[in-house]
Amino acid sequence: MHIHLIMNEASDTRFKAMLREARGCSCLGLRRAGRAVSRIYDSALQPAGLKGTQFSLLAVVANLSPTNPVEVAEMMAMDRTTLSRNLRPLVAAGLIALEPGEEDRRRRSVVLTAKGRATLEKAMPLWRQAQRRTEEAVGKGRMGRLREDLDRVVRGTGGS
Amino acid sequence: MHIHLIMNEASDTRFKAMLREARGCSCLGLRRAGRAVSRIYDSALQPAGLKGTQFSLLAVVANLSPTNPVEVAEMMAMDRTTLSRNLRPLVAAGLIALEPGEEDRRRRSVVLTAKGRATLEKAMPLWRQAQRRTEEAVGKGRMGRLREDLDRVVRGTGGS
DNA sequence: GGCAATTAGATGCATATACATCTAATCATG
DNA sequence: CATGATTAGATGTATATGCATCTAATTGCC
Repeated sequence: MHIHLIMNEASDTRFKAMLREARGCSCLGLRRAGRAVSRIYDSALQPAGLKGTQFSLLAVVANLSPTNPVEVAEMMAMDRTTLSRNLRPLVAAGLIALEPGEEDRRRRSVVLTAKGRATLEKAMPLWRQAQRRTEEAVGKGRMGRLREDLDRVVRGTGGS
Repeated sequence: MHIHLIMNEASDTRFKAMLREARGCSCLGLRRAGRAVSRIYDSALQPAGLKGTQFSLLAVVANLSPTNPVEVAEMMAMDRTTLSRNLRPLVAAGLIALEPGEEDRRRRSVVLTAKGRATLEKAMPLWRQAQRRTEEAVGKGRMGRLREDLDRVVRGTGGS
């Protein structure tokens, strides 16, 4: 019994050390910060009817338009099946058009509509506000460095 | 018509500058890196039957146990309604137990079960593997700095 | 003590995320 | 040129995420 107790205490000490180690989880760090910041963007972009991810998705499509889902998914480091569903509300809202592919009939054409462009232009000042608030929260200088590190993470992990 | 064309070109130039600006979106940077890294952790933790977020949630509960949902949600920078649902699969799997609160009957008690502790211990080597892979992808030195910046984001934005 | 304000939790709803899997189209190779 | 392998997209399933809202419990204030 005495030995059993000692063993439990030793086991507990190891377990607690383990939990301390787990606190440094990179995945948690990224997800947690992502949640906190996403709330800022979602809230700021609400008058434009967009969530943060939708704004970025729209901007990426605008950059590449006309393009195809695979290219967009790569740019977003997003699974192609996730993109498939994330396009839905934007297509339903008429901001993006999906057309059958011409050359390769597997690849659909993804294009920004006039309404999509107008929405982006309307959303831009709201986005700038969220961007500024985030920058101020983390510290002006640090945000640029953080952004570089984040991009390095995506490149280093192979993106998708 | 000539003037109209010129105006469109000027408008396009502004629009393109706008899109360039939007590429620096902090929200996109965080979400994109979060997606890429989450895939690594989800895949590595699969033999333990956990996703990355579930591992962290379990570890946070283990750290605080016995605790309550509000405390856990704050630690995760997660909305309390999101936590409510994220606890479900862990409770269903018997890793976490939810009991009615004693002192304040609004606050439920969240405790790590023996099975939950065993699962955490089993998952730990898998988690270390994912953590190591991520560190190598971004560069050893940079990961510590990145993690500090991410925590500063959470603190600076008020967490939840 | 009694009632308004607050807090904790759950749920309806909509979107976000990815894996496994299915179909259609294209490619590669014999 | 025929056929097996690959690629693109969609869908089933499960989890993740947060807002609006509802109920129950507690707190604050008179």
